[in-house]
Amino acid sequence: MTEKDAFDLKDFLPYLLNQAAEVTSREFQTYYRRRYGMLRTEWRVVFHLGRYGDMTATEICDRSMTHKTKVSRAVKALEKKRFIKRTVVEADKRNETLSLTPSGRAAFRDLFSAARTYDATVARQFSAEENAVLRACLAKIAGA
Amino acid sequence: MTEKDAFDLKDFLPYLLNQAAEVTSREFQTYYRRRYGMLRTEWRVVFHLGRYGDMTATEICDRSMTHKTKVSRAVKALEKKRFIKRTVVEADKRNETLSLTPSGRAAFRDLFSAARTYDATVARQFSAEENAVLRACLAKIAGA
DNA sequence: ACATATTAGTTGCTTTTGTAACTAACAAGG
DNA sequence: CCTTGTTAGTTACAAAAGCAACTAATATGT
Repeated sequence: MTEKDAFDLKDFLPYLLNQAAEVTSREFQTYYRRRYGMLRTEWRVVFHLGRYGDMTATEICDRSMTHKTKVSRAVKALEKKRFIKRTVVEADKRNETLSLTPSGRAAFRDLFSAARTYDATVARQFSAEENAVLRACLAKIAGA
Repeated sequence: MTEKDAFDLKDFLPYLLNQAAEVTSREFQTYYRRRYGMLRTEWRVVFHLGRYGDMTATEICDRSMTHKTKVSRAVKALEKKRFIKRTVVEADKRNETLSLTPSGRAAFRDLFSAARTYDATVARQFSAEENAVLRACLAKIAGA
């Protein structure tokens, strides 16, 4: 077997990334899913509103690189669960501003802190340098 | 804003991992999808058989941490496309050995080399050390 | 030998995602 | 104004994934 043939699935970045993403997503999911009945996109929407303030669905799409149908459905579900409310923008009635309700804000605070804790748990496995390299590489790949 | 509040979605590992995984998967997908009409799990099955030799569906499940229904459906689809064939194991008729057909083997060779090339393309963005750290971290996260 | 448990793999049903077509509101050029 | 184009967001339909119940073959304890 030549050196070239020693290429394994575990050497293949798309595979590695998917496996790692799946593990962490599955683990963190239990927070927003079990406790608030949220889906991943719903949690992302709540995160954006809680972290950056009121904004429209399109802004969330742009910032989180999520497709608008996913956000549209997440918004609908969050509205039904009374975590967010919408307000049509009078100046341009195509837009609607999304904002967290009090219970949405409470969920955000809880999940935000859970996210920080979970992130720290994963990060604890690595040195500061490793963490920096890992995150920089991921951001670069994701950004491309 | 305190230091604690400076936690961003882009600082959250599950999010970063998902974004990075999505970008690379989407890019590499075009190979197996456009050229062979395969789905991701089908490509993984082909990879396993081509890289490690004949094995059963359960072995593929174990090695690739994939659920058996996904593999079952991938096997069915690959069989219909004549990329693999199954042989019931006489010693234990619950098992069936999967193996590539000649056209399956040809597809594997092509995709294997495309995978190596694509991986190198992503890796080229980083130094040798960065690559080593990235892959080691991902493997550790995925393994946990 | 026989009831019970396990293992391999499949199927049916539900949930989630992707894609494309659609509505409604606005913008811009003539 | 009025046609044409664009933008925000929704919806309908199809593809894919997840989960649980199922069949068939084998193993195990009594």
